[in-house]
Amino acid sequence: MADRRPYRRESEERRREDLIAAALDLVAEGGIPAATVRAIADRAGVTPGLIRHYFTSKEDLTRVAYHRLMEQMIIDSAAVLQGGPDDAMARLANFVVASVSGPVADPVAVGLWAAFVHDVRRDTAMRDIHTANYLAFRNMLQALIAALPRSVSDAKLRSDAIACNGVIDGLWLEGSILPEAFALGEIPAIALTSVGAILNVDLVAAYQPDRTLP
Amino acid sequence: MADRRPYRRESEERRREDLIAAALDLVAEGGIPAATVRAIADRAGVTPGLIRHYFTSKEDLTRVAYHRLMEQMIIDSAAVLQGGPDDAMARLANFVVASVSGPVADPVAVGLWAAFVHDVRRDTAMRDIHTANYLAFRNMLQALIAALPRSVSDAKLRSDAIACNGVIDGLWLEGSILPEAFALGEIPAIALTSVGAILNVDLVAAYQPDRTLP
DNA sequence: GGTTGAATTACACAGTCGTATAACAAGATT
DNA sequence: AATCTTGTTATACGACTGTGTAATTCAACC
Repeated sequence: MADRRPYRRESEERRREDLIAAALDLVAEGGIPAATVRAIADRAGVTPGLIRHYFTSKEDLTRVAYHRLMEQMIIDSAAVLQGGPDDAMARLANFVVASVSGPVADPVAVGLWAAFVHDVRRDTAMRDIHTANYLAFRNMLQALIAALPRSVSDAKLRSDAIACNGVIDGLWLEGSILPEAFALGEIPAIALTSVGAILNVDLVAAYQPDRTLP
Repeated sequence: MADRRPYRRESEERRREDLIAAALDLVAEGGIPAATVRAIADRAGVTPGLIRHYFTSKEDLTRVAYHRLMEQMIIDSAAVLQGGPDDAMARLANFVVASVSGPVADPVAVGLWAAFVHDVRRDTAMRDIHTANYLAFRNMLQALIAALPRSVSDAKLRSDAIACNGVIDGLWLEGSILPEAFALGEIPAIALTSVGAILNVDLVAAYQPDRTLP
């Protein structure tokens, strides 16, 4: 008889985390079709059966993985705000640049995000996850816009946030899918200019790159 | 013996067209995984083997289908320009609105588009198709911007086109994925305002909805 | 109106899919 | 050190995947 594969018992959290990471890895590399239970288990260093021990179904794992992905993207965008300048204009400018630069703007991240779009439209639970995270991002942006030294109505503030979010998303998308179609730094520069034009402020001048990094 | 399924011989063009349409249909409904050779054949009213008679592989069919999809989206956007007003501002305004409204901005179309993003990143042939169509759209937009009564440098023209394309793409995306998150007509209005702000022209005033329709 | 060529169907094949269930073994408890 | 719990592996199952090949039948041609 062939001997059984040796194994270590791990905490539930650790195992779930590993499986989620493996699933996202595979989706990024080969799209949804590549994330099979066997491939995921293999990547996570376990056997396929274990997935059903931590997730009620593959669909369940998919939802959790998507949630994790969205969560991480927001965290990455927000990270630039911590320890940055106090000036409202500078904060917005830094946020805009961060949202269309790495690690947020990354071919892998976009591929990952796109892979789930269909499920978002089809599955209610997935759509709820998407809506919550989309609004979280937009509200973060809206708060930064509201802090600017200008006075506008609430309705205008909402429109501005949607518009700026649109530019950012669009540039994020194009810059990530076709990075070779743009010069280095071109997308962030355009993002600053156009968001500034929409809000009628000079964001280019306000931009203060992080000087604590080399 | 069970009798053989009766069939009609069709032109090559017709059969290829039917198979492409069936494939896109299925991807729209159930994502890439749903577009199996059997499902496609069934939807097109033929047997699976026929697919391999018209396409060298399933991958081949996928590429052709993606090409067709992109082609159609550009045609839909450009359609608004024909028979429209002569005024450059009005033409641009109409184009912008059309690009973020139906049938271009449609949940199904976005799901379809997103389903192919991963392949675009991975497959050279797919990326070529994407690049060509992305640039075709952007150049169309750039030509409309260039016709405006204002004088800017070529570099600025390029930046403006990328920025406007970004807003349009971003709003197209958000409005299509989460249509219920926006009021009726909100996205087109925001698109006109923000593209106008970027180009420093009043597009809202210039917008002339098609009066030949009810 | 047979004959012929090609469009179409039918079938087979080896893999892979997600899932269900039973056997095992690692580590805590006693 | 013996026992118990349960995390983990192993294996089986039916359905489905893309593809290759042979058999058929339509429609055009002479």
